[in-house]
Amino acid sequence: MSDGRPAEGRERLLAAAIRHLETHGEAELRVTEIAEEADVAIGLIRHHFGSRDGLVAAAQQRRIEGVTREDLAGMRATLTEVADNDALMARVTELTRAVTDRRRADVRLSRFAAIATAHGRPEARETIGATLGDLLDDLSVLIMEAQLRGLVRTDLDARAVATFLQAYSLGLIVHDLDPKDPDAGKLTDVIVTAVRAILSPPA
Amino acid sequence: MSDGRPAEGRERLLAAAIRHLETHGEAELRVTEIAEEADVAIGLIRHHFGSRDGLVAAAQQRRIEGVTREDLAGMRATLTEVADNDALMARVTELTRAVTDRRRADVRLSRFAAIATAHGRPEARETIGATLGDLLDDLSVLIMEAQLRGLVRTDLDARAVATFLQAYSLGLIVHDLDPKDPDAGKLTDVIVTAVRAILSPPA
Amino acid sequence: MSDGRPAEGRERLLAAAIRHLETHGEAELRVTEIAEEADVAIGLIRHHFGSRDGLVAAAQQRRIEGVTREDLAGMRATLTEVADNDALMARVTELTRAVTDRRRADVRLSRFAAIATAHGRPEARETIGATLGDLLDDLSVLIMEAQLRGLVRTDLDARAVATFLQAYSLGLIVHDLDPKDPDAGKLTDVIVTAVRAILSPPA
Amino acid sequence: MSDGRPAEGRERLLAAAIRHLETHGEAELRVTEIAEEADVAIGLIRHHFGSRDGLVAAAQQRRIEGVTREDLAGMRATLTEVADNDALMARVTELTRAVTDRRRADVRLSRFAAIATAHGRPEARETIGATLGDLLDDLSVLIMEAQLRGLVRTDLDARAVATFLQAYSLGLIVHDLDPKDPDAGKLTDVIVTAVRAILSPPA
DNA sequence: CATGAATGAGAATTCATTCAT
DNA sequence: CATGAATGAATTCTCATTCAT
Repeated sequence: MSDGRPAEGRERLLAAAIRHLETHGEAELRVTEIAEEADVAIGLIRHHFGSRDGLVAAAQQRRIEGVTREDLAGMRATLTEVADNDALMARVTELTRAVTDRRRADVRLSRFAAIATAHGRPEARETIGATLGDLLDDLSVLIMEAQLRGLVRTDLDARAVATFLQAYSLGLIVHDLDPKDPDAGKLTDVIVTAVRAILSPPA
Repeated sequence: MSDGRPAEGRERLLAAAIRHLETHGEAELRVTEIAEEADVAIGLIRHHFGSRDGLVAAAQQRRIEGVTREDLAGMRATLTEVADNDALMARVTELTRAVTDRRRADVRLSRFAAIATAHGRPEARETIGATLGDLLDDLSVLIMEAQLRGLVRTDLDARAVATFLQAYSLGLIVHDLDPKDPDAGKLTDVIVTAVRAILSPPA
Repeated sequence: MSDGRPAEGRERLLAAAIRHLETHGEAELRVTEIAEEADVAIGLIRHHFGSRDGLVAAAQQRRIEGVTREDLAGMRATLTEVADNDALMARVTELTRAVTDRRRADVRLSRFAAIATAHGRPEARETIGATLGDLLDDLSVLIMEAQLRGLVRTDLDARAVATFLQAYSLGLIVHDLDPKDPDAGKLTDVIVTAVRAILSPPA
Repeated sequence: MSDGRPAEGRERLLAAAIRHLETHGEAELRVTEIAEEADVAIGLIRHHFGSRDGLVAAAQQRRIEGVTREDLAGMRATLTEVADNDALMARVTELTRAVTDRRRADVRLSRFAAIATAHGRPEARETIGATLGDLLDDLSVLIMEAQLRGLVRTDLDARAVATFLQAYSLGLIVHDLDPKDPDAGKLTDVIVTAVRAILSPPA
C-alpha cells in the first residue's frame, strides 16, 4: 500500500470499493466516498475503470471470486484428505457445523446481497451467473472425482449435486436471520441426514 | 380518495411500491411514479412513510410477508391432502419440479432481493428476521402435525427441518442464475433424494 | 395546562411556539413540530391563528412584550427606590454588573434574534418597531419623572436617553459573543462612566 | 470559468450570496438564483459549501468580516487625522451624526441580522464570535495608540472601551426601527455626551 | 498516472395549507 | 373546539460524469 509501485491508485480504489460492498449495498456506494477513502482524486476512477459501473463490476468480480476460491479450496482439501465415505461424512458433519455457526452470518449476508444485485439488472445478472456457474463447474469436477474414487454415489448427476449443496448453504441465511437463535446442533443433524442421502453409496 | 376508510392512500402507495419491486430493482423506484400509479400526491409518501426509504422498507417487509403466506398455504394444502408418506413424497416430487422450473426465476430473485435488503441495515435485518422467523414457526407446526400423523420421521427436530426446507428452496437461486441451463430433472432427483431422507420414516 | 378550560389548545400552541423561538430562529419553526410538541392536531393552528404567520406573530408579540415588561418593571423599581443621584448611580452600577454577566447571554441572543427578524420582512419590521417604540415610550416616561425629581440631568432629551440606554444594552451581545471572555469589571467601569455622564446633573 | 485561478466559482458564489443577503432576508435566498447570478452550476454549491446552509453561513461570516474591516478603516483614518482631543470629539460628533442617520438603517439591520445568525447554531456562534473578537482586538489597538498620544483618557481599559463603542453603535438599531422617527439631533447629543465621557481626559 | 473544479438533468424533500369529518 | 389525511408547487439535494491542467 506504500511501496511506490505505479497503478497503486487502482488497487487502493478497488480495495476501498470492496470494503464498502462488504458492509453496505451496491446502491449506497458513492464514487466520491470511495475516492476519498482510497485517498485519490475522483478523476482516477474514470481513468482506471471508465465509470462507476466499471469500478463496481471489478470489485464485485474480485469479491465473489475470492469467496468462491476459499470455498472451493476447502472442499478440495476435504476430498483429498479422506479415503472412504465414512471419513467423508465425518468431514461433512464437521463442515456443516462450521457453516451453521451464526458468527459468520455477516459474511454470508454480504455474499447473499452481492447475488441479489442480479435483480433488475440484466448485465449484473450475467456476470454473477457466470461466476456462480464457474463455481458449480469446479465443484462438479470435484464431485465427479469423488464418484470415480467410489467415495460418492454415482447415480446422481454431479452438477445437480453441486447445485443442491450450494443452494442449501446459501439459503442458510434464513437461519442466520432467525431471531429465535435455535439449536444449531439439531440443524446440523438435518443437514447431515440430507447430505448423507445424496453422497453415500447405497449400502 | 375520501370515501370512508381512513389512510386509504397509505395502502395504495404500498400496493404500488410492491408492484414495482416485484418487477424492477429497488434502485429504479421513483417516488413520483409510485405516487402517480397510486393516484395520490407525492407528499403523502412523506406523511405516511417519512421518506422514500421508509416506503421501500415497508413495501419490502410486506412483500416478504406476502410470499411467505402463499408458501405456507401451499404446504398446508399439501399436507391435508395426503394420507401416507408415499403420497407425500409424490407431492414433494411434484412441488420440486415446479420449484426448479426456471420460468419462475424472476419471482424468486425478487424475493431473494427483498431479503437481501437486510444487508447493512440493522433495523431492516430485525424486521425481516422476525418475518422469516414467523414463517419458520408456522412451518414447524405443520411438520409437527405431520410427525404426529406418522407422515414424517420424528427423530429430527421440526423447526430444523423447516429451516432446511426453506434454505434450499431459497438457495435454488443459484440454479436460476446458472448460465449452463442444466437439466432440471436431474436436480429434481437430487432434491427429492434429500427431502425423502429427512421426511420419510425409516423403513 | 390541564384544567380542562376550553381553548386550551390555543395556549399550548402558543407556549410551544414561544419555547421554540427562544432556542431557535423563526425560520426553523415548523408548524408540524409545534403542533406535535403542543400535542394537538395540525389543523388547530389554522383554527386559532389562521396561518403559520399568525401563530408566529402572536408568539413573537407575547415574547418581546414579556421581556420588555420585565425590563421596565426593574427600572421602575430602581427609580422609586432611590432618593438622589448618588443612590441612582449606585443602582446603575449594580444593574450594569448584572447586564454584563455573560451567563444571561442566551436570553439576550434570543431577543437579539427576535429583533433581527425585521430584516427583509416589512410586516415584521412594523410589529417589532411598534413594540420597541412602546418600550422606549415607557422608559422615557420613567426618565422624565426622574428628571422632574432632580435625579437626572434635564438638558438631554428623555427619549434620546432612553434610546441610548436600550441601544448599548442590546449591543452588549458583542461582549457575550467575544471569545476572549474579558474582564467584566473593566467593562462595567466604562459603562458606568458613560451612563453617569448622561444621567448625573452637572455638579 | 476556467481561466487560471482555481476555485473561482467559489468566490463568485460567495459574492452573489453576500449581495443577496445585503438586501433580502436569509429565508428568501434561493440556491438556483444564486447559482444563476454567479453564472455557475448549482452543483458547485454542494461541491464547495456542502449545502445551502453551508453557503449562507460562509457568506454571513465574510459579510461580518467585511463590514468590520470598513468600520476599522474609518476609525483608523479618523485617529490619524486628528491631533488633539478637541479635534477628536469634533470627528466623533460628525461620525455620530452619520451613524444616527436612519437612511443607513437597512445596512445596519442587515449586519444585525448577520450577527443574529449565531442564535441556536453553536458553530456559527463560534465563528461570528471570533470575527467580532478580532475586530475588538484591532479597535483596542487603535484606542491604545490614542491613549499613548494623549488623545484619550488612560484610566479606562482600551478593550472595554472598544466593546462599549461597538455595542452602542450596533444597538442603535432600536433607533432605526423606532416608528416615532424621533429627532436624530437629540440622540446625537446624548451619544456625544457619553462618548466624550469615556474618551476625554479629565480636565 | 493523477487532480479536482465544474456540470446539470433528474430525483427527493419540504412544509404550509386545505377540508371532510 | 378539534382531527389528521391529503395536497402539490417550490425548492433543495444527488452524484456520476467531464475536462483542463
